[in-house]
Amino acid sequence: MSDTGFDAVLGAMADPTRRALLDALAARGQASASALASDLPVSRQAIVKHLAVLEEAGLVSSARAGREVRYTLRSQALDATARWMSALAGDWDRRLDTIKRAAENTENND
Amino acid sequence: MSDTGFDAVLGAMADPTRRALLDALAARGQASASALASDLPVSRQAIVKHLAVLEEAGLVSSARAGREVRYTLRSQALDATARWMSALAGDWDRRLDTIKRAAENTENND
DNA sequence: CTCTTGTGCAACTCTGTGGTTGCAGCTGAG
DNA sequence: CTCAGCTGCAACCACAGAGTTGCACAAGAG
Repeated sequence: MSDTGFDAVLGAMADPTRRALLDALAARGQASASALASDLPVSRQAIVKHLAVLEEAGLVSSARAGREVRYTLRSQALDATARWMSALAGDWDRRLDTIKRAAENTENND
Repeated sequence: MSDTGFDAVLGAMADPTRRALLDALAARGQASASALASDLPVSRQAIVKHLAVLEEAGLVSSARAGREVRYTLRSQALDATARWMSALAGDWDRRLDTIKRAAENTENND
């Protein structure tokens, strides 16, 4: 229940460079690893690795275009994770509320 | 804009042990580090470190109760991050749409 | 055909950090 | 007062992964 790929998204989003990469990709809309490498202060190889992680998490998708590989953002995984987090937050509230009531009851009923 | 503590939340949530810890805390509603240590297969010290990270991210709060420290879940930071992610997903969609239209225009207008 | 450019693979370094153990210091319980 | 339990600090180990460099290969441009 707590693992339909959300952990992959979380792990991917946790890295600053990766978020910057997503930003750069959002700005370009579509770009190759080499192009993105010129936006960030890291080597092309590092970019490639990050893109692999992001693709694994479903945050980007790749498509070969001639001799280069174009990467595109995929919002669905991000959106799904957002919903999951929101639901989790709600769950916490619910549980805490339940426990708080129980505590008050015990306190009163003892 | 992309950094009001969201990165801290992301970083905190990215760790499996930390998520398990949050789960355990959700189940208990409130617990000390020692108590939580009995729920997870790691030492108390590891728990303490994780709790520190979680507190730094605003996901839990601590309160001294006599000789022990009680930790409680804080849903707001999680919820805020969820909203941020959702907004980001929307932003991606918007940008991609814009770029796609531009591309079609160029294609048509050339 | 040749040159250029982008990709893919592999080996390697090094910092961050998750995890451990040990010990000292408080503080409530008896 | 004394004991037990929980916290806090510090040193230390080990692995993951972020980043690099180097080279070989594929494919459009001239």
